[in-house]
Amino acid sequence: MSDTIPIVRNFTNADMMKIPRKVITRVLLYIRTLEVLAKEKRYLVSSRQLADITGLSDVQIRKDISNFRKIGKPRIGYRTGELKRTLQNYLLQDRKVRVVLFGVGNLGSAILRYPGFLQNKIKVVAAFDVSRLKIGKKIGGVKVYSVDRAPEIVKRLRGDIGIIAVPKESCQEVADYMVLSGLQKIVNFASCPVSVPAKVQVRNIDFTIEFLSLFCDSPK
Amino acid sequence: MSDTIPIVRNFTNADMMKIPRKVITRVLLYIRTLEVLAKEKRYLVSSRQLADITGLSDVQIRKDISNFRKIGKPRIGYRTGELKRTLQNYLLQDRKVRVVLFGVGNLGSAILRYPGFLQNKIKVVAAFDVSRLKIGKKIGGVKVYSVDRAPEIVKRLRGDIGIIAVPKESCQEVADYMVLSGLQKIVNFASCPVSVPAKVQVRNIDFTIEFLSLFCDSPK
DNA sequence: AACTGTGAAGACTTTCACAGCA
DNA sequence: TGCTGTGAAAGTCTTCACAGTT
Repeated sequence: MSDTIPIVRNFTNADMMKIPRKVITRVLLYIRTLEVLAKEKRYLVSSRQLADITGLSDVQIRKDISNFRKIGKPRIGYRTGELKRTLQNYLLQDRKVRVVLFGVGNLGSAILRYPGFLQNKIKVVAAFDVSRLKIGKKIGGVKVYSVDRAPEIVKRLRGDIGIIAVPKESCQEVADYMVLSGLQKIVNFASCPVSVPAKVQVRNIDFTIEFLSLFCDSPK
Repeated sequence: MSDTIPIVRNFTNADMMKIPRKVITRVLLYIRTLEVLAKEKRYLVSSRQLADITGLSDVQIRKDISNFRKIGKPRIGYRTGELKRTLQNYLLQDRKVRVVLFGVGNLGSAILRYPGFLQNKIKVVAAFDVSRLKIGKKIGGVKVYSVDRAPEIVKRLRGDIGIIAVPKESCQEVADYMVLSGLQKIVNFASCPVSVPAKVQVRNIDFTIEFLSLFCDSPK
């Protein structure tokens, strides 16, 4: 019993003071880093060490962590396993995130085969395409359906997030299918903005913009 | 002559007041959007209309644009072509960005075939891998070299940005090769932080974190 | 009336400085 | 020559309110 980590239950994101997206993103990075440390059998870590690995500042890391619970030990640091479990519990409550993919082209196939998901919290539960050649196939263990079956299948499989990985010409059409399917969160890899009802959150990832913004950003 | 757009020359990013990365990213989105509008033969656009398409606020758009030059017409808006050329000229000075790719797996191949680059400012000039099966091949018109030739080839082809698209087990090794090759800007798609000298800028894109942060982010 | 451009206010984020302790 | 947690200060980014233009 003495080793058990207390798990906080009856507690959802909605209950707690809204945590900014920026903080969430950093905390997920801490979890990633803690996984690596655990694999290296490092059981203690200080905010300074996390800072060195992630490139952030140690104070910021302590502030971020203290959003959740105060579990650091002065003079010692954090226990990696305990810290990882605590952060994960607050953000994810051991839920799996169920993703549905629209568009099984080059990028879509790469996402289906993406190894980072396997051991993690993300599961692609269905893929959709318009091509006869792809419908019915399984790629990376995920079945490909005709896109017009999306509303039925997404609801049945309880998809949380939809991914747009189609050419920009059809991305608005696909976004409309997603809204129809009841998806409230969309990651859009097409290089084109989509318009959706206000309640639907969209995260755009445009490789062109990512590369160019790094290129244009002169340091300091 | 009356139609000519004055081009500001003798002017580089380094000369002007540093423009924050956030602004750069938004301005690139405006350029993207203006391209679409131009294709639809819409020659005038107001900040309000850009706001509706991009989901940003109209004031922010006007502020961003006024970082560069004051070219809006009260009561009318902006001329799409002129605005696009102005923004592009300030950010890119019609340079092409020369990208080198490390890792020709699923994601790497998808990047080599990414259609968004073709008509744009980005050119992948070389790819590297360790696999005998891939070295010497051409994918998406880009030649694949053995990774140990990177320092020589990156310098010869004057690569601006390096992309890490290898499994996380080898990402630090690849990052070291990149530094050795003189690359100062890195986009890292591996789900693992890399450590590099301070002068090297790294932009991490971890699909797992992108998806989870959207999932955990409860709106408003 | 319909738009741009902007100083100032407000909101948000990071860093500083230090109390207190496995 | 440790380390966490935190109130306050500093810094950054966004929005407000409105002057100016056609």
